[in-house]
Amino acid sequence: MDTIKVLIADDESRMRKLVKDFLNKNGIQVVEAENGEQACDIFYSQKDISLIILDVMMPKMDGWQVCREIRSNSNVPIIMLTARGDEKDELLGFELGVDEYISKPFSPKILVARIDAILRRTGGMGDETIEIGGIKMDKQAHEVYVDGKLIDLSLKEFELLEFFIANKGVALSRDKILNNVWNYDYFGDARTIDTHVKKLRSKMGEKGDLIKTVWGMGYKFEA
Amino acid sequence: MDTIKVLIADDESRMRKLVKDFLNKNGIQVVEAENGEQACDIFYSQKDISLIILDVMMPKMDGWQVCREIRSNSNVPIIMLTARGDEKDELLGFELGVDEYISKPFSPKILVARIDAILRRTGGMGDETIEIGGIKMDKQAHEVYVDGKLIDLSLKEFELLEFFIANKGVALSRDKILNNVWNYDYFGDARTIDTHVKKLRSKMGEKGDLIKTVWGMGYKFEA
DNA sequence: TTTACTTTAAACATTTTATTCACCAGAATT
DNA sequence: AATTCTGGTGAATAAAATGTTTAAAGTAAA
Repeated sequence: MDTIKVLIADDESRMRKLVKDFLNKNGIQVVEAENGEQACDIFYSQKDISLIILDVMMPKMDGWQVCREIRSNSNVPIIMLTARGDEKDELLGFELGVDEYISKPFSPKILVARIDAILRRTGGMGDETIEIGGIKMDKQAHEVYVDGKLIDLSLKEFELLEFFIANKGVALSRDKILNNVWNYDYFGDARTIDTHVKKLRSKMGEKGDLIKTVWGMGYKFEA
Repeated sequence: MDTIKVLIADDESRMRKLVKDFLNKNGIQVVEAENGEQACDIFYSQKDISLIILDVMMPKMDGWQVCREIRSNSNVPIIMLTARGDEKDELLGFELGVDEYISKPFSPKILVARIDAILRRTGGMGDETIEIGGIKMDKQAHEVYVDGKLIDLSLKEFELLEFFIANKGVALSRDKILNNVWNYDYFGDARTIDTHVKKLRSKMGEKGDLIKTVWGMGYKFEA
């Protein structure tokens, strides 16, 4: 994970500063918007926003409007900030594709934890290029190079490798892999993973060894 | 916080689905059981359940029975779902070690909030790195280092050492070890443990001495 | 529809791990 | 000291998990 850029949209400058300072401390870059319209502008002009934090109550466009607008063009993760205890709002939010919901007042620690969780589960920050241990993965082009040579991967193989790389050094159970790479409602054979791992390994040539078997557990990517 | 896995036990599939869908949206993995017996089975066979949600009314074993059974072997957080307003039940529940009590009907939001709160206060799900007496155990990577040197452990050996370390300074009977490291339905020879202890000790080299024999009793890990 | 490809599943081979057992050594008991 | 337990050990066996191959089922493109 490289630098992450987060857009915070809130009309209260105090709140923006609070969030910004804390995120900065955690190595996260922050861009500010003081109303909904500005938030949209910034998001569309800067192409590398990894995540958006939206206050519900804002001038010009409120959080819901911004959310709807951006969702029609992008799947960027969105966190909504709201006053405590409005459940019907929350349901509306999930329908609109809000990823997380944090009610004010919140602790900055929670915010960072949620951001981390979201970025991890949405596979990092989307469109970027990662290079690790001789493996270069260009997510935009959907291409993978091993030692500079392009290899041809199927979709599942690509996603699997992507998940491995995102969790490098972590032993992953088959269940965990299924739940993250496959849809959560997939109830097929976990051994299917083995087949994909085998093909991935062979397509990766020597570098296939980077995918280790963790006996009785699952697999692990190690560079 | 890594991925959290929650077990939901309820005989109504509608209820299970409701909870599952909502938790999934919040990045929480869900495993379902449709009666008490199955809940126990799943909990003991899957070793990484972070929290259990039990309906009181279930076929085979009701929520109280499941709670009692699991509490005799584990401190996993338990949330009990019950019909509104039965106070005497609630008292019983806390005696049995129930962590939270939610009466139906409840809002999904409440459920997630309670889960978050419980996991936060019980210190999450223990995916961490522990270092003690020259033994470093990285649970994420599933690796163990002795005096800085990586040693290769089998799954059982790893789990056994994990249990020893978690109970450092406590003399553990073979029965207790079996009940915690092995599946609850294991009825084999308790001497099996001796074999694993032997291999563990030898793989740990000098540091094998940290696993003491408590004569007529069992074993004890002491740093 | 045909074709090419991907994904999944099933069957079998191989490897690794878990368990049992027999035997020995040392501790506790008499 | 003799006897009886209890734990240590190493080899044999059983069980479990993974690797590999092949084929069927599913998809998307031509």
